Amino acid sequence: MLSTAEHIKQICATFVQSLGIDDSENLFFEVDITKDMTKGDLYTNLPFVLSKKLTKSPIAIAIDLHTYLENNLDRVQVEKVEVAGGYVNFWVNSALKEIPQIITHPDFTGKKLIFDYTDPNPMKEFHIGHLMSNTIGESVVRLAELGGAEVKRYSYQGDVGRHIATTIWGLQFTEGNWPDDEKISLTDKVKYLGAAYVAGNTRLTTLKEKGENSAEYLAALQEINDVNKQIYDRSDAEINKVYDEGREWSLEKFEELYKILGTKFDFYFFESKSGPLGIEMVKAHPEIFVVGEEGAIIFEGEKYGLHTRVFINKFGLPTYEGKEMALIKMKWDVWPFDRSYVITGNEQDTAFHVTTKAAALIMPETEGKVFHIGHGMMKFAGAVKKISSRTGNITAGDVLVEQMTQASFEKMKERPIDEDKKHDIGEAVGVAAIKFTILKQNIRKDIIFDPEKALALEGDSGPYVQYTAVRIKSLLRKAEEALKSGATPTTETAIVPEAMMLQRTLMRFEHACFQAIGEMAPQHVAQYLIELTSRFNSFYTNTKIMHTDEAGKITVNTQLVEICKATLVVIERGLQTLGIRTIEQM
RNA sequence: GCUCUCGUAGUUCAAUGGAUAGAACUGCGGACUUCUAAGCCGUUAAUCUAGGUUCGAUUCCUAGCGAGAGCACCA
Repeated sequence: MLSTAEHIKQICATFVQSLGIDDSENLFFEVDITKDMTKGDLYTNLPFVLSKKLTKSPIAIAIDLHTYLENNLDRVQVEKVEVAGGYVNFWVNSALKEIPQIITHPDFTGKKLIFDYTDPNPMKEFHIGHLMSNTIGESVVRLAELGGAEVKRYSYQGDVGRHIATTIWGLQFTEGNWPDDEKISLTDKVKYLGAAYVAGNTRLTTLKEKGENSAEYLAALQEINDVNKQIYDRSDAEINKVYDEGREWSLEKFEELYKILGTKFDFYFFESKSGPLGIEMVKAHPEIFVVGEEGAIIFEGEKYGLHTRVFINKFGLPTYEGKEMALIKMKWDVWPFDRSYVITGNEQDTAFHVTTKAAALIMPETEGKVFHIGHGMMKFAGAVKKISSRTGNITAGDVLVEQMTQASFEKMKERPIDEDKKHDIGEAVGVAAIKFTILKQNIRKDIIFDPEKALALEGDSGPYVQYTAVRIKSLLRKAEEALKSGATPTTETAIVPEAMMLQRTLMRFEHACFQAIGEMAPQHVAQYLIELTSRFNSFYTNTKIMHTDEAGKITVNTQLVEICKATLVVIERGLQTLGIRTIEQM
C-alpha cells in the first residue's frame, strides 16, 4: 500500500505541474491512510492545498483532479477513485500479497544501531522499571531490525557503587544467614540480596531521622563508604566472597528472566569498568571538566544551554554521569555505530543531554549519534506513587510475571490441554499481557497498571491477540484435516463484507510498521494488531469457513482459508515485533 | 523559582493539521446452542479554560489552571 500511495502522489504531482503553478515544489500535500475505511484506503488533501492558490473551491478542484487521476492512474493498483467533498479517496487493490520481511525505511536500512536497555543492578531486585525498559527496548530493537538496520543489544549493569555497598552493609541487619548453601534456590538467594538492600536503606533512613549530623548517621555513612572502598580495592576477603557470590547469583537470575522475556544480549557492560575509564577520561580533559564545590569535578553544562553535573564526586569516585560518558566510548570501541539508543526512565532525560554533550566534546565522532529514549514510569492504580527499590515498596518484575502466569493458568483450568504444556503457555500469555499493556500506549507517558484488570486477561490486550492467533491455527488444522479426508474445497462464495474489511486491514500492516519504525513507537503496531484481530473476530463469528451439510458432507472455503492464513502471518509478525510469542493453544 | 513532559468518555488508553474524535473496561440490553465464549452484536458517554494562526485545531502558538519529573556529588 505504501508503494501505491507513492504512485498516487507522483501522479498528483504531474497534475499540479499541468496546472502551471510556479512554485509547485513548495506545495505540501499528502496521500495518506484513510482512518474511516468506509471512505476508502487512501485519500489526498491536494484540493484543499490548491484551493487558495487557484482561488477555486476545493470541490471544483477535486472534480478536476478526479478526472485527471481516472485517466492517469495505474488501474491495477487503484481500483476506484472517488470525490468526497474536497477530498479524493482511493480504493486500493487488496489482493493478498506476501508480507515483506523487511520494511525499507530510509533512516534504518543498512544502519548500524546499538541499543542499551533493561540495565538491572546486581544485588538488587529486578523491578518493574527494568521490566518496562526491557519490554520497550526489545520492541524498539526489533522495529529497527524490521526497518532494515543491523542491530546490537546490550545491558549495562551497576556492579559497583553505593547501592552494592549498602546491600553488603545491610547484611548485618538482615534475618537469616548468607544463603550460599547449594540447596537454596537461585530465586531465594536473590530475594535475600534484595532484602539486604532494603534492610540497609531502612536502617540508614531511621538513623537519618535522628538528624543528618547525628553521630550515628554519620558513622553509618562512613561504614558504607568504607565497604564501597573495599569493594573497589578488594582488600577484605569476607567482602570479596559476599560480593563475588552475590554478583554471580544476580546475573544468573537475570539470564533466567531474559530467557522468559525473549531477549538475547550481544554485550554486557559493567560499571566496574566504566567507572575507572570515566575517571581517566575526565582527568585527561581539564579544559572540559573543572573543579567545583568541595573538590568535585564537574561539567559546566550552562555553556551549552544545559546545567552543571558532577562527573567525579568529592571522594574521587565517578558518578553516574562520569560512567555514562565512559560507556559511550566503550560501546564505540567494540562496535562503531551510526546511532546509539539508551532506553531508561524519562527522569534521566536531562542527565543524558549533559553526558552526551560531554562525550561529544571528547569524542567528536559520536556527535549527533547518541540518543536517549526516556519512557514513562509504571504506577499502580490506587496507590499512585513512584516505585522505589530503596524503600522496598516495589513489585519485583519476576513476581509480576509469576502472578500473570498464574492468572493464565486459572483460565486454562477447564481446557483440554496437556498439563505439561500449560506452564509454557501460561508464561507466554502472562508475559504478553504485561508487554502489551506497556507497548499499546505512548511509551513516553506513565502507565497506570491495574493488576486486577490486567489479571482478567480480557479486552484489547496481548492475550486477546494471542487468542485470535490460536483460533486461526486451530481452524487451519481442522480445515487441512478435513481436506485430507476428502472434504470438498470451494471458492464460490461472494466475499462477505467482513472478509473484505479484513483483507483491506491486512494491507495496512506495512504502513503501521513504517510509522512505528520512523517514530520508534511500538504503539502503532500494537494498536494495529488490536484493530486487525478485532476485525478478524467479527469475521470469524459471522462466517462459516467450513460447512457440514445434512448428509455429513464437508465443504471448505479455501478462499477464506487463505485470508485466515494471511491474517495469522501478520499477527505473528506483528507480535514478534513487540517481542511477544504466539502459541498453539490457550 | 527555573526547565521539561503531560491534561481526551465514569476509568485506562488511541488519534497529532483533515472528513461523523476510535477502542477497551464498567453500566444497560442481546445473540448462540456450529471452526476455542480469553469471543461476537447493540447501547449510554469525552478533547481543562480563554485567546490566536488556518479553508480546517484534540493536534500548532500565547496566557492561565491542574498533574508529574528534573534542577551538584543516587542511578
